[in-house]
Amino acid sequence: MATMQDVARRAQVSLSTVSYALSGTRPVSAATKARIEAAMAELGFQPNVMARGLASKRSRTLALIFPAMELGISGTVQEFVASAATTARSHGYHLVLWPFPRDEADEVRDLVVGGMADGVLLMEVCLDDVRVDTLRAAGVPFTMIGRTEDPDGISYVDIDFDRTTEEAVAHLTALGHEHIGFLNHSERSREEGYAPTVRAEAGYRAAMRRRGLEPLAVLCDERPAAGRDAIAHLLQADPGLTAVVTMNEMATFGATVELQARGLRVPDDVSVLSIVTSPGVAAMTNPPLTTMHAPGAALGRLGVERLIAAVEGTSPTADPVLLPCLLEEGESTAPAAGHPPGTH
Amino acid sequence: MATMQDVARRAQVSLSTVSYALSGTRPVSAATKARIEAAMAELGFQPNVMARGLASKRSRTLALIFPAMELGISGTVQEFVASAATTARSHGYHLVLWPFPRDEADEVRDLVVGGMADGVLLMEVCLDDVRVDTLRAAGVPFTMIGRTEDPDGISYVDIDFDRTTEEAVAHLTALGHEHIGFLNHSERSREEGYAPTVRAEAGYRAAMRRRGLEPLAVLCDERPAAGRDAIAHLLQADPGLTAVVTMNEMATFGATVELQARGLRVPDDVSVLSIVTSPGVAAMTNPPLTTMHAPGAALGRLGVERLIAAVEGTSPTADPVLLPCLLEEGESTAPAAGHPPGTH
DNA sequence: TTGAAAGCGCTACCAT
DNA sequence: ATGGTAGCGCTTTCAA
Repeated sequence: MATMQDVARRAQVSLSTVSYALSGTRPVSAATKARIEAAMAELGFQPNVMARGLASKRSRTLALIFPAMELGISGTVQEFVASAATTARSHGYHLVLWPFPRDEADEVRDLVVGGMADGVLLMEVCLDDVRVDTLRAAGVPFTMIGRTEDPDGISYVDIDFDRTTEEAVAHLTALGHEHIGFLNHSERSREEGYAPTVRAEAGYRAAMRRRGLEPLAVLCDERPAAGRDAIAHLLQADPGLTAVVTMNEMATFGATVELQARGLRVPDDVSVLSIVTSPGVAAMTNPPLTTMHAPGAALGRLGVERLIAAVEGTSPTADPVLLPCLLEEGESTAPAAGHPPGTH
Repeated sequence: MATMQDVARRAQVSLSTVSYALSGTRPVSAATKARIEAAMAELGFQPNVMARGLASKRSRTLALIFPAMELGISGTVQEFVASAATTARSHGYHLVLWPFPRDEADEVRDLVVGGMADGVLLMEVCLDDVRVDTLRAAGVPFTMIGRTEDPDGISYVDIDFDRTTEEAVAHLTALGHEHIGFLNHSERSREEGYAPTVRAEAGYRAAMRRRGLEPLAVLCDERPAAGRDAIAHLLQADPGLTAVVTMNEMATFGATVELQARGLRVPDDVSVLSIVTSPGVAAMTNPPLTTMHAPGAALGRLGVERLIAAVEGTSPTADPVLLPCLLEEGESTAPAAGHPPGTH
């Protein structure tokens, strides 16, 4: 491979000028720069990442840790990753994914301390996440996607579950619904401290009580078949149910089927609103779902920006961000029976 | 951070001895080694990856490129990644994932040429994949997970679609089925040259014809709702259908539902066999599916081993590997009506 | 079994 | 606007 020295000789300039031309850290005349660029092109020069990293003490790499839970890597994560990668590149960084289970935080720390990455994005943060303590103790710059129970003082971006559930319930009550159920993630996810399971249910309950309505929530495995059972449970607990907020895509597939199997039309008899939803999920059912789309792309961008701020030690402390999911009208929500729009 | 020189001073040995103690490339007396290890522990020494990489001209990093198609990142991919990461580590390598769309092969090449990784694993390889040409031309060591149309001379590991579909059809004919449909991936996937769509259907057709049976295949979007339609199409084309081989998890969810909605019991009236299936999918439906589980973990291990062989230029040319999916009995296949086991 | 030292290919500071 | 050069923290050859 051609080195910077090779480029310098061919362009008849010093090595340092090539370096400066590349980094732009110091003015280089247009003519010289042109010669250098020509030389680089002719030699197929590609700067050596290791040499650059050793000299600058920065890898210009950001690592996204994904524990790959059983919940699977959803479309939201893909949006997130794509956006994070693009944002990182536009700032001169390279985003890589490190597959590490939650209990291997030490390995992550060692890699960063060893210089493989300048900072870390933590996905699927649990309410009580060991990785957070490990990274803090080691002084590794990191940003959480999600947040622990008490995230004060830690850099994070997350979904605003309070606003999301409030708006979900508001959407349905505006349509006249009063018997609104909530189909949550699995019991297992809650036991593992999966934050969305806890926060969304709390938000839903608050939104219901705020309106004097009775909350009715069920936990449900991430399987279509479990979604069918969950609907059965909800209808048994409240035969007058006219709407369901779901935060469990696999279960939602089964839920719509079970409703129809019972002769309940969606949305005429029962409305279904799927929240914290991946792109494309709306079209997966019949009728297409009304959803509240998780802000994956925005979180990716903001998370990377926050991490870079932390890595470069520039901005004092970028404030945390909470973004709600956005309502996208489909065909699975409609006015409650006896409540045509405007009459409530 | 503590450097190797710091460790050397504290252990009262030369820098090079520390290096050799760490790499094991040269004998070091037990006593010295013990002092060195003590010093490393006390200083919390972590070797600098950049310096090591610059000096040795190897990053000891392997990059897995995943284009993240719309098909989503399934459980199979997770098994694959976990296994690949473990295998890499056991060989002293670090596996990272690089999120790059198929058309950004140049970026991948430049990163490897720049020394960010020693070699590349290519996932979701299409029949005609530009990345293959780019990497070959640049002399970048790589191994395909999957294979192009004519993969001769390229290192790869893949699913054996011929054997998998042959065994799927064999399983069903052994149960007395003769009217066996095939529910494939989407038309779009085939247009994109997604190899499994093409190879599996070819294998299915061959397996049917080999038995003098009439093949009946449909392409189907990766959505439960599309799976329902697909079943309708299949039953219309062959009302005598008693079994379906599916290779489309999302569609399979809808397919079982549609069968039941039509009063066809699974497996009493129609058997469903889901092939190239992710772990956990079997339990997602009611009844649990009989599946042929994709060999994700085995492919991960073998792929990494092949790539390392290529990177280290040792073994001449590791032969390609084709592994079939493994049958896992569930409750969605049964003898064809009028064909109790043993009577065929 | 150990030590000394020459790079690896850059960045960034010192010059001019 | 440009050039010279001292490291960055290792690996590895050469010597002992």
